[in-house]
Amino acid sequence: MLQVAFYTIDQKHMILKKTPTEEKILLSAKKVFYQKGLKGARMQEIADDAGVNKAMLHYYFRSKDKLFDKVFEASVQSVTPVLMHVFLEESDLKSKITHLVEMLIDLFLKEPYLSNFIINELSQNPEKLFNNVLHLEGGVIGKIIPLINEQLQAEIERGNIRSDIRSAELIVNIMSLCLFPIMSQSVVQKTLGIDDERMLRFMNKRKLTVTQFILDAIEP
Amino acid sequence: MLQVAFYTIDQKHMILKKTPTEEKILLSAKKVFYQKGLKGARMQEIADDAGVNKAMLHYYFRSKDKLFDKVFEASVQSVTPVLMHVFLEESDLKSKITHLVEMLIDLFLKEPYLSNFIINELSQNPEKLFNNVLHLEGGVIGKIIPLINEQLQAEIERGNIRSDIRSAELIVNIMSLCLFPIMSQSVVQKTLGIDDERMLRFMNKRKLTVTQFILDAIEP
DNA sequence: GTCTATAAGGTGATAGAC
DNA sequence: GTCTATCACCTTATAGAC
Repeated sequence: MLQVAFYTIDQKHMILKKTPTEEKILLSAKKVFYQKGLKGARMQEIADDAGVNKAMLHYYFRSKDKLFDKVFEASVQSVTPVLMHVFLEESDLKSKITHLVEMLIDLFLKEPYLSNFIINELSQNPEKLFNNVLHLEGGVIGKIIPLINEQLQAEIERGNIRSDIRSAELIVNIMSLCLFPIMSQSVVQKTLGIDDERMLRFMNKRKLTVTQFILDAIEP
Repeated sequence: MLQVAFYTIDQKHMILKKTPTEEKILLSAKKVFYQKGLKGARMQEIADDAGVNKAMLHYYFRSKDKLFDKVFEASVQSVTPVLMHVFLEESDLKSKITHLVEMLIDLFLKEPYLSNFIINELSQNPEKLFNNVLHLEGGVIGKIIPLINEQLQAEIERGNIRSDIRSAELIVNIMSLCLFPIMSQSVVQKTLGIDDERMLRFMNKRKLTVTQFILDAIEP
């Protein structure tokens, strides 16, 4: 329900609409760009995967760069609503943390290449952060950290959380613990010497252990 | 001192030796490959950066792939000795954690693209993990986790550490907290809206706060 | 909208003179 | 060892028939 799919708006009926071909191309483009990046991806490979002619890619999206941008925008928009939802929900800080960890691990476990894709692209084009992320949701995203900070200070005053915890740092730590293991999944998996199934269990178990790890770290 | 540089062994004198041109190429190749990856990098750009003719790259390294492999090997070898050194030192677990966090943040802060580079490359070619990492140091690396596990169990029995902490998970968490913020540095920096200098301070301060965060999380 | 054929430009790699 | 010139190939993109 919070998922945002690829779409174009039909000017006449204002209905979400897209041709099957366009949809197939976008799904294949996502698959290939996620794994190989902008430079590594081949238009031919995307066309083959979608089962359409290569010329169709240019007919619908003009150029490789524009197709990539569409995929990138959609990837960002598949994440931000989830984050917003958790950060803005009415609940105490510890519930938010629990919820956020679950959401992050669930979301990025479904799309293992997503975090790498976004981080790599934003590293090479940092200006995209403004166009695609920080301006989203009416700029509300930039106000999340002050908001969390406020809630954190209140909890500190109540004595529920250590006084030396900083909101920016806490958020960075939560993101780190949830995303890094997924970004480096192949490395972790081979280093631990476990198969796909055990790796999935390891990651799913982390929804609990990471939450516990964080709560233990911030409690007085 | 733990740094491992690019080198070739002079057969006659068994001395580390390399021509200035070769060295310049490798340094420039490192710079360009780190930032743009294998597919994004251009041989011409590497040559320009090194101030040598493009043909020289092929004279010394035959192909782009072989040049890339040299850079990748060197990148891995700039990390593993540091990790080994910390993991194998004779000290209690908490000292090791403190030391490891400092080392990781210092090392990867000096080379901000290094972690992204290694993770991305290993994600696309997981078999390189065996050739370049797990086989290193006589395969000792695979024995680190059991070794840490042993030390962890001893500390748990002494009541110094929570009984539900697992060694694999602890190592993954430490790596996450140290590396992810550096991998996503541009995103974090722009989201927090701070300049380069404050970002550097933020990261350096993390050497203390991350250590504290981890120790608080694992204490009973 | 979909296809084939082809243009246009760039990239890794090599031959050969110095 | 170093340079220039050039090849062979690949990739994006487009023109034009259907």
